[in-house]
Amino acid sequence: MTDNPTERRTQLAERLKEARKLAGLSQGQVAKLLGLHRPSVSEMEAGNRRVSADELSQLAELYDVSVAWLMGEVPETVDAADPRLQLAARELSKLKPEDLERLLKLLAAMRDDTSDPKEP
Amino acid sequence: MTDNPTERRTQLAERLKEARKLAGLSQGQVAKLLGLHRPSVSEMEAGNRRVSADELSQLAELYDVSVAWLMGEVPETVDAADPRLQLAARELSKLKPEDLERLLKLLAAMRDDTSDPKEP
DNA sequence: ACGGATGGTAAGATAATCTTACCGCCCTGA
DNA sequence: TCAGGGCGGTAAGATTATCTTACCATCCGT
Repeated sequence: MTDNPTERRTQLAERLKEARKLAGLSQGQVAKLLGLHRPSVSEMEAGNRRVSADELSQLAELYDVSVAWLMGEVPETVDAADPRLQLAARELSKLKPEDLERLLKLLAAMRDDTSDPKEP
Repeated sequence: MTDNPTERRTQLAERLKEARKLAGLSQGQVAKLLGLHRPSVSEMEAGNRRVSADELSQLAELYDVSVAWLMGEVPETVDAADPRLQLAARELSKLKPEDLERLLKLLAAMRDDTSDPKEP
């Protein structure tokens, strides 16, 4: 299972280390660039220290990788399975951002209203 | 500047709140599902508490959005990479066929109506 | 108005991180 | 050979953030 918390932290740690080396940086350089102390970087890569969202974002930028890759998120484009979804997504992509926002809110409302009575 | 640390935290906070509501969940439900206390969720959405990588990942999964969108990462491919599109598409898939039909017509109408004057 | 659900916030207890320091390893040059 | 420097891992007390419980206000549906 990939959503085990411990496994997740371990994978992030490994990828942080891998990405840093690929970027040709030392822990000390990273620490200085992010305004941290070197042990903090070391512990991040050992999986013994949490990585905050801010730090994650800065690290991804610094290492020139995506946050998604660091986290082991599957690339996952829109589900190719259902053709209706493809059609819908195509239509959605033509909308202006604000229209999309309104639509999303509408959808959420529809789902809440029309759900069957047994739903907790 | 989008990589200002304070702005980043604020944007994440806003998106967490937005995504949660779009997912139709209360702070209490989220807290229970993630094994947190409700105030923690509240502070996350207020930008007063850091969000760890683990939590970020779990929240993204729970809300059916990508981590990248939560963090405000610029979409690399403007294509189907927009998590809002994925979310919307997923929502659409829950609709009954006839409702989807009507919605698609509505989308087309929105697209035509709200276009700027130069549009043919 | 009541009861229940929701969300914001406070304060002390708790757990995490920070900071400094020391350690060993691997180079490289004197 | 061995001093010097860079690198990375780890320990321990100081510091800071988070947790936990609690109280409050607001909004609904009854």
